[in-house]
Amino acid sequence: MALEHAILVSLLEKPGSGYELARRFDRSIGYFWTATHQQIYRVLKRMEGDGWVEAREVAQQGRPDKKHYAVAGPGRDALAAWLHEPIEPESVRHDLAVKIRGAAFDDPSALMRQVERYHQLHSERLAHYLAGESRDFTGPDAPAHLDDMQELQHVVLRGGIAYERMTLAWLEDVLATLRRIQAARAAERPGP
Amino acid sequence: MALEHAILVSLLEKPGSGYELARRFDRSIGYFWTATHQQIYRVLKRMEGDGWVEAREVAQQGRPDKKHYAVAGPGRDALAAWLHEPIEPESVRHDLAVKIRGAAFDDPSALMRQVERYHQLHSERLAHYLAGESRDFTGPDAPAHLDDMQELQHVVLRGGIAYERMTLAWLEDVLATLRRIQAARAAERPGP
DNA sequence: GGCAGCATGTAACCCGTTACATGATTAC
DNA sequence: GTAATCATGTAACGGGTTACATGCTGCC
Repeated sequence: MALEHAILVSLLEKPGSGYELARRFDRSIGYFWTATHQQIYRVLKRMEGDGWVEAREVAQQGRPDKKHYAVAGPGRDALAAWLHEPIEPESVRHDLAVKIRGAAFDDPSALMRQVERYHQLHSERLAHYLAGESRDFTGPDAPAHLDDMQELQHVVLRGGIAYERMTLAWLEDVLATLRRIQAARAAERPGP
Repeated sequence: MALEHAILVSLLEKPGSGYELARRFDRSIGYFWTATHQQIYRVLKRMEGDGWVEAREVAQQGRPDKKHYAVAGPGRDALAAWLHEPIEPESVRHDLAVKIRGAAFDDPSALMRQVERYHQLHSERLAHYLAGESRDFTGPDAPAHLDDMQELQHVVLRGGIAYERMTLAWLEDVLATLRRIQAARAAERPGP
């Protein structure tokens, strides 16, 4: 229920078209808020109707026209009001945890392969985050002084990095546990 | 789209009524999968129609009758099939990250109070997890030998503990960052 | 000739959330 | 008496997901 607010933040950081927003939701913002272009267009239209954003049609050569959106006064107010609301504990849906507990009632080896693949995906994501951190915030090509916006983007990215590191360590714990269970079952099966 | 599977796992761990399931989704399973009683009753009815679970009416004295559910063969098969499917990267929705980046366009002090409260909530959750771990798995009253089901429950709980510790450390980082920004703004406002 | 990228949309479906409803017992 | 717990549901709404649709440009 905060796609509107995610869009407001993104448009405040940098105004742009629905298409551009959709691409950002595949990248930077997408790391902590996913949305498809269908959702974005739908919500953007409603936000325009509510006066939260203002659209300006931009003709382009060699490309279709686009609508360039920027946040309007009421949108800024709505964002401020939302920022002052209490942060609710998020409702989690963690497939993997369900699968792990489900492994007690199935052969663990299939799950182990999935966990290994998942570990690989998260290593890649961590590498991607670290590359982004170096490029934008800490590396030699990063700006010497960061403004507030960049400082806050950086602390969010640090959260993503901490999350990936924690996840990788836990996945190794999970794999070791599954391996132990598998070995114990194998030892029981053929007799002593 | 895996509430069915979460219910299957929970019923395999221990059969019970819809009401009992709803209560588990407030506690142990609820730490990684939330569901309300309305959802559970709706899905349970569908699962019964599909032959995944079997219900047995139980008359009780002094309490309303209840339907006692247990997983049937097709349900076990459905769970096994799901466990063999690849683990998809989860689609995240992290309000707090959006709010933090939004703080660049607002006074950070209101958000700081929210983050402090949020930190408090997570400390409590961590304490709760640690108490549960001691009670069920590592403490003097825990069973000396854990079966597969308990081992897997434990590794999932360790994941929750790692997540809370990581979150607490990050929230402190967030607070420090917001404080720095606030101080810098205050220093600019009244002049040198 | 075909595929990827730019750009915007409609329609249908399912799931999750919220509100409402009932009725009995036990504890304060 | 009144609040909490046990126990099961219906109904309405809104948001997210998936599929479908269009059309032009630039590259291999």
